[in-house]
Amino acid sequence: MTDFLQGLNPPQKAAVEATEGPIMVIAGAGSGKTRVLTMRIAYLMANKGVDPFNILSLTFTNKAAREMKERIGKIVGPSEAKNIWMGTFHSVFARILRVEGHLLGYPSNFTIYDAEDSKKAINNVIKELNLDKEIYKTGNVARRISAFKNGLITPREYFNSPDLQEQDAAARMPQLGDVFNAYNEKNFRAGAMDFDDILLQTYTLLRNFPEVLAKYQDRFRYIMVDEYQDTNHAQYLIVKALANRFQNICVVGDDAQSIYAFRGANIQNILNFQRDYDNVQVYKLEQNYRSTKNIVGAANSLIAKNKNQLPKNVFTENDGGDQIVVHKTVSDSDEGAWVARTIFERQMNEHFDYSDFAILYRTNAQSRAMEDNLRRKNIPYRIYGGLSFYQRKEVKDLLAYCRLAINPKDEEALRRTINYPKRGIGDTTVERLTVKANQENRAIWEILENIDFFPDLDINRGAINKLKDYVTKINSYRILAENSDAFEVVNHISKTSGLMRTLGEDKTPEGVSRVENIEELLNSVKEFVEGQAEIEEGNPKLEGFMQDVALLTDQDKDDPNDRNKVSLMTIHLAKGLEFPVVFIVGMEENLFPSMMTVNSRADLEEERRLFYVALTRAEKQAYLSFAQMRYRWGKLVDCEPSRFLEEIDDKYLNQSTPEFSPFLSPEELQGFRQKRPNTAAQRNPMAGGDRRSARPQRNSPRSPVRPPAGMKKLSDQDSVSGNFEIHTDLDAGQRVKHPRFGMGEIKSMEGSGANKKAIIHFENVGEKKLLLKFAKLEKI
DNA sequence: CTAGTCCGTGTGCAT
DNA sequence: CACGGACTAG
Repeated sequence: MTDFLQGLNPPQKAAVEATEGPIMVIAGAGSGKTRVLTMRIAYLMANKGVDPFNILSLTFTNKAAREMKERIGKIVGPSEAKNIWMGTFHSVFARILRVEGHLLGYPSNFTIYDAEDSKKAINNVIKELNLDKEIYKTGNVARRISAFKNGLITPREYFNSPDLQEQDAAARMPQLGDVFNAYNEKNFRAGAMDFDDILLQTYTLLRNFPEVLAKYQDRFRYIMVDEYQDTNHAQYLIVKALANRFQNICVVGDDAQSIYAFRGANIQNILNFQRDYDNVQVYKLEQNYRSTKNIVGAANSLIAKNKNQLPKNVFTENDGGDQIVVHKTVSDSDEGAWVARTIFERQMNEHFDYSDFAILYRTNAQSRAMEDNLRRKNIPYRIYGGLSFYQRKEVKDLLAYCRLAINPKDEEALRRTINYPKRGIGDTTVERLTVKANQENRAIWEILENIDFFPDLDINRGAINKLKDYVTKINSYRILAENSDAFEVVNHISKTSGLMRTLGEDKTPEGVSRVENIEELLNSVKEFVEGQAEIEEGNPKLEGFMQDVALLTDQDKDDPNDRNKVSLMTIHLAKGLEFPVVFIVGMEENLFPSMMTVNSRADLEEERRLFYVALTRAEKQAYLSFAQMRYRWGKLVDCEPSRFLEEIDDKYLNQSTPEFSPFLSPEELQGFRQKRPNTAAQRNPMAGGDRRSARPQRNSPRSPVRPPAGMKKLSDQDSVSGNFEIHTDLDAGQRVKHPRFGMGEIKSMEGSGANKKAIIHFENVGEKKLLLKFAKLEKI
């Protein structure tokens, strides 16, 4: 029964067959990691007779879990595969909390707040505590609270930590602890958990209730964690606790692809795994099956710039492939046009499908220029992420009613719906209810239900009646939800809440699309109900549908209409995916690497890993592009090429951009010459070292892209301008220093004027031909 | 209490 | 630019 293991290479096979004890699999990009995980689970079941109920497999997305189950099902049978505990940390532990959460005082129907709900709740707390919102900025406070929770710091620990309190006092937020505490209490009263609570409360549950811990330790005899490099402290401890009894824990990951530090992931978890567990067996998957030699080589040369990493040697036996194309454009829309044109041409001239292409970017805002141009060329595309379907206002509005039908104490859902569609319940009324709820230490809903018992509320009779109508309506939804299937309920709500009517009045294209979104939601509820009917103990009730709707993402919806489309997504979302042709756009300073990361080595290394992830998505061809100008914050700003372009070894690159001519017109040359004296600040005294302070000011064409020999004309649009030094006084024999290549000696000179090049022998990297216009040389 | 309008501020990735 | 919040007039 092991024939399914054929086709695995030796380390892959070894990792599959090592079933007992702590195991770490370091899996380079494209090294068949998912395959190993899948086979390992199948092997456990088919060869070791392990019961699927005893296997816990934590994946990074629900989609990955689904696909793995499908593949395992093909080997061991689908009904068996269904019983594996497999999913994201959040979905698996939310499921456990539904069962066990009562021990912590949570109802089984607790609501999961998404990021938007959390922010609004925090905002409300800041208002209720009368704090200055200019100082207590919602985003900052939310980030801080999230970091506490991911580090398992509760308000109690916070108030016991002078350090943390001092940090916040220094940030002029001495009451941050109060906000933190009030936010937690508010959510608890509302029967709500935010994303971070799912992990924090799971941890608390396992810590405080040894019998519960024992139960799950006994259940999860074999544990697998994918993307271990992206686990945070809470996840780390939960896994450790669960694995403690049997110690059959297998973590899979790649430290080079750790890109979620910003949400609390701790790369040390993977770096320290061998210290954390006894007798760890380590397997390294280093052969890349995905990409060409060029792409693998380029990615390796890039990631070598990072200091903090586990040693490994990713290689491939695939073809060399084409060089990575580096392309400069005038503007962001130009960049979009170029990408669209390139996709169109390659799709026409070669055998590519549209689904073979992906456009990856650092920020969601960049998708727009791409979309516009793809649409213009009638190229079908699909955008992932951004404002996901479930985050759209109209969808959330309808879901808010559904949430109340399940858990009417859900405060954010109540605030969303209490006066939308308009029913004459204004801010003042809600404000008074809030104050009363806080006084009584109750959810707003509980005040509403008993409104006659609070005559001191000072709400006029008209408003009271409207509130009562609202309560009646929600209660009727709740009763319906108990007795009918999800589709009936949601359909009824959409019609009777007034939502559909309100949306229908808007005849603009946006309004029409909102109605369509509601219809799409209804469709997916219908699908859910039908799907549940096929499952043995399926639950077609609204409760079942709402269970983890907050944890769903766009990726989890598989739309057959989305076949053969170009994929657009952020690099973060592209993790784990692969495409024959990948465009990485916006390769510019302050964009990629992001402006907020350039001041710390750790952040910059994470950006570099992010670029590494982006590059290694490509199977056959990667394109890198950057624009000279780009709209940001509604303004046109000048851009300069990303430092990352320089960090890839030249030999893997093809700087083909015709507009990107190094040659200057006489006028431009004159301009440069006149600015010559301004050099001291320009030249980098820390050559080769830490780049952060060495980053030239805007317009300084510290071009990473040395022009290939034989480049000819100067394009009119090429508006290189700036102030940097051209050494006109160099000659053979001169000792020079280059910021990247280090010390060297000029062997000979070539060309003249702006075209003047020096052939330099560098001590460390050998001979290079550098164009003086671009090379930042320092005479020694 | 609603609806209409102006202002200002930010946008970094996301379960 | 584009959204949310604040302000103002009915």
